[in-house]
Amino acid sequence: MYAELGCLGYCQKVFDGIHEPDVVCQTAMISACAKCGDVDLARKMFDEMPERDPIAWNAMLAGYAQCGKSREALHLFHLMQIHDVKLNEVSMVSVLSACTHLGALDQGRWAHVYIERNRLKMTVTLGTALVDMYSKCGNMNKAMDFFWGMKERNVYTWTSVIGGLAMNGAGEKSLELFSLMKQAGVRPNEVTFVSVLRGCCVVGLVEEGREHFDSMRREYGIEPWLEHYGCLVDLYGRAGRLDEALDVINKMPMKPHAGAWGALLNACRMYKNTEMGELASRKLVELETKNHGAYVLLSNIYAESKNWDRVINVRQIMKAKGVKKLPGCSVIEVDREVHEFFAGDETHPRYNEIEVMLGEISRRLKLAGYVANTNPVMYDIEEEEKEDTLCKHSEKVAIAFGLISLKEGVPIRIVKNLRVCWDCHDVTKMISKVFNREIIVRDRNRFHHFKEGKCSCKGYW
DNA sequence: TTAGGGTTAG
Repeated sequence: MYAELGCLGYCQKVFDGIHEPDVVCQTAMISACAKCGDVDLARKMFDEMPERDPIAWNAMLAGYAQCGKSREALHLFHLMQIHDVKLNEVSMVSVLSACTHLGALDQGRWAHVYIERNRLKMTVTLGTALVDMYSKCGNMNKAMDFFWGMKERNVYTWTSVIGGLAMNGAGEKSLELFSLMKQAGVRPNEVTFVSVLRGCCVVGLVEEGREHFDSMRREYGIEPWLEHYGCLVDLYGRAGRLDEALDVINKMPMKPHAGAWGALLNACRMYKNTEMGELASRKLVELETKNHGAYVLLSNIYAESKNWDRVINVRQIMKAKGVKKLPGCSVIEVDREVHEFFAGDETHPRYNEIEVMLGEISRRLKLAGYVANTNPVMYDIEEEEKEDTLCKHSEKVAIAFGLISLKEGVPIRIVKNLRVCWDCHDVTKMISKVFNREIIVRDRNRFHHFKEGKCSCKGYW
């Protein structure tokens, strides 16, 4: 109970009061540590246990999965197999959740086979974890097939597919599923509406989104959260209806959060509204002093209107305040092994071959008429250097690695921690054509399926 | 044990 309240101190006190803690107590303590976010302490206790039953292993596995330590979770899963620990459907939910976060489709598929081969009980929870894994690893068709094959679906299952379709750009389809869900008599909750609103957002269905938003309170008695208001701002903003977006913020019944101002700021960048952009950026910085997005987006707004003095000014402020950007990182799975690349990262053991491939890509793309899209973002370096910097974006390095290490015809799947930049988007489109390769990129927000020179996002950003 | 959340120069 204390663990759920996040009171590790109390847990520790209770635990220390026990003279000879047995496996059950120790396992409870491991779960408690993990729930409170101290997964290292959980592991230490786990390692110090004189004997471990399958429940203890599962507690540790779930601890890693819930803390977002996905690699560690998969590593522990392999250890469990080596130690011949009996795995059940609960273990597999944690394993699948780890695969989902990593975007590790091969390992997820393998887990699916394992579940079937060992005839583990297909609970709604496990089924939902499978649907979520397939959809977030970019195989929406498989997710849908499995979804329709399920005997029972709850609000989590429906919300997962609706959100998955939205992430994959299939907004209309996600709304169709939402009506089927209601027909099936499953009552949507707050999270379901977040997914529905995102579905409207990715295809620009403004009026329909507004209607769903209004129906929350009217038909279900659900009070919208900050997140729903954020989606609404995004919905109006991306459609270019900036005044209405600002109106949503001004009329929110609670204090607008960073998400709302951030959505507006992004819309201001898209539609080049410097004045409102300055307001949004100022508000954002008030809420989160070290928010890099606030500065970067504002600087991009100035850069696009070639207001270099202000660009320099924003960057100086960033420097003075010590605002740092999260490094871009792309992940690709080859032979069930996850490879991680950072921007300009040259540490991979096969980096020499990767560099040759990057050269080859550059040569073949130039032949096909590619010109680097360097202008708006980087103001203070030479053209050639700009191109070089863009060439080293983590997703490009990961794609190059995919090209040298995956068999011809196998789609290249990348998971990125940030949004894909415009240049990488253009380049990936061209690679998909020039190298005749399907490339699927999951960025922090959604999927881009590149094929024959086109992307499934159709320019929605 | 399962569903989401606004953005981004290196």
